[in-house]
Amino acid sequence: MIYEIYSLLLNRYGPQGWWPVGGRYFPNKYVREERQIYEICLGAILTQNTSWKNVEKSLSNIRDNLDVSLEAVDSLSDTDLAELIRPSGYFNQKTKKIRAFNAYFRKNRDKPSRDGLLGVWGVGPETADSILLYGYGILSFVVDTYTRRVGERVGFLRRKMSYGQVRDIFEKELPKDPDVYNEYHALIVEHCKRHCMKTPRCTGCPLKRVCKMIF
DNA sequence: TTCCAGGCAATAC
DNA sequence: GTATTGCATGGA
Repeated sequence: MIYEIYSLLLNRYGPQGWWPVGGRYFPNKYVREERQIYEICLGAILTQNTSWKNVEKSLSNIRDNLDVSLEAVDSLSDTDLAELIRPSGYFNQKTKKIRAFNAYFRKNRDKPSRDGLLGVWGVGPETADSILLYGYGILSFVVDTYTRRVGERVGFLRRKMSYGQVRDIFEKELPKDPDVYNEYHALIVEHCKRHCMKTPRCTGCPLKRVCKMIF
């Protein structure tokens, strides 16, 4: 079921080639320079409960004013950093989160771990998995609200499942291939923007055949 | 005007 | 331990 949904989404939408870097989609396998990794980390933090469009504005502000690097960002004052990331919302909180992440990245940029990332203030499971998968190509399935929404509507997830339970279900069913994890998460996001929004638009949905929802 | 968007930590019960 | 609340902007 999990893999069939992947095929249906891939057939409909095509390869997504995430993560978006430098304002366009950048195939993950080529994203290995530190500057790109760091930008992915910033994006992962900034997009918490926030639309990617707003995150893009913040990243553009940063790119327009400085080098996208740990050193350049850390040299900003809190008020300057907050001002640059204002468009992505929660800017005071996210300023603190970026500071905390920077301290971790400074020491672990070559060897991040899931547990290490989860110990950073402001980094939860989704942000950690996004950094590992999209920044470093480490096998780690990313679960977000979209993943749960699709899974619950189609019928293979239950609302009360923990993050780890959902993640385990996907990781158990899928080939152990970071490119597949990458595409799958990106396809779910695309699907939720086109059809499976909070109020679903089921007309023309590629998952209609397997979905338990009736509209 | 209200609702929503690629969460997370702090607080309340 | 689980449920609720605060954080904030911009576009539909």
